[in-house]
Amino acid sequence: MQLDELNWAILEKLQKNARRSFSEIGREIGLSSPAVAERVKKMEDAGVISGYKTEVSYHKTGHQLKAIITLRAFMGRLKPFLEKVVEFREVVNCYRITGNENIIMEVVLYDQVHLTEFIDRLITYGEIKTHIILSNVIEHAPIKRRLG
Amino acid sequence: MQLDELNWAILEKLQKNARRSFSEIGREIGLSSPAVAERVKKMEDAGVISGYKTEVSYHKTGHQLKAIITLRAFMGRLKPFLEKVVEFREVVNCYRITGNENIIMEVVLYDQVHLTEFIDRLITYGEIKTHIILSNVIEHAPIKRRLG
DNA sequence: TTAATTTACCTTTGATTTTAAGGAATAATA
DNA sequence: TATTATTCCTTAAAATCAAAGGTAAATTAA
Repeated sequence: MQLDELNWAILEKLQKNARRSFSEIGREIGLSSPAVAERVKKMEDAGVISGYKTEVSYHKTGHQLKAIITLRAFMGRLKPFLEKVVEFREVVNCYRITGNENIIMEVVLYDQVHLTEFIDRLITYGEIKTHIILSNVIEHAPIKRRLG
Repeated sequence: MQLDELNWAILEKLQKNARRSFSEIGREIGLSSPAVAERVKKMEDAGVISGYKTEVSYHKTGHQLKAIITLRAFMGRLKPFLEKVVEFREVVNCYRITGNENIIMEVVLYDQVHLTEFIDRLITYGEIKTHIILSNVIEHAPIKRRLG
């Protein structure tokens, strides 16, 4: 579907705060709330908007560690991994990627004991590399419209 | 702050859909809507809930590529990078990490020309590695309570 | 132990928002 | 040109939210 200036304005506001009301957004961009609601509905139906998510601070839930883990799967072990990974409660993101590694994951862990235990579960599937996340430079920035 | 069963139930629902109404959530977990609102407010104030984000399909916005790029900064180039990266519209996530690389980024790009142009902007800061994302195995899964 | 305080939740109420319907103006299509 | 779609409006009903005041249970202090 085509995204005009108004749709981009709506997307920008909703990406920053998914709970903004349609009335408030409408007031800011010069539309009535039903008009905003209709546009949002269409973007949902078209798959432009794929969901609304609440960000939870892993640190405040008692998780001390967040890590990026890559996996280079052993011969014939990628498929078993893909079936199993959906059960891993620690994994918040998991992508298949090109390059030397097949998989990259973002995981949330209670402590180093937990990390160790999690790594032990992974090493049967392939060679892994672990990177502890030290800080967020940019967190969930909105997707932006092309300039010009 | 302490997260009891009810708070976890609220978090679980809001992580899946940030636009659920307090009334609906309340009905499902056996609380009134003001009670849910009060709990959510407290979790916001305590920083447990750090934001509400709308997920936009990069593919539907005309972006053909999503990639993971790591950066191993040259001597004295990390700080300049950290100051500059916030201006890069392509970057949706950026973390400082331990290990051989200093930075890992998630970027959204229009096409391979765009990717090339973006890499050219990065290589002044350090050595980079690019991994194209082929598919999502797990996308923004909720943070879960410890079992037991 | 009792008294005071805090906490969590309730109900009620008024303001706001959402949702649905019907209609007008504009743009696109036949 | 006539028809059809699209976009947005207004209106009104239904739902939700936000604020206030009150209750009961748990916690803390005396």
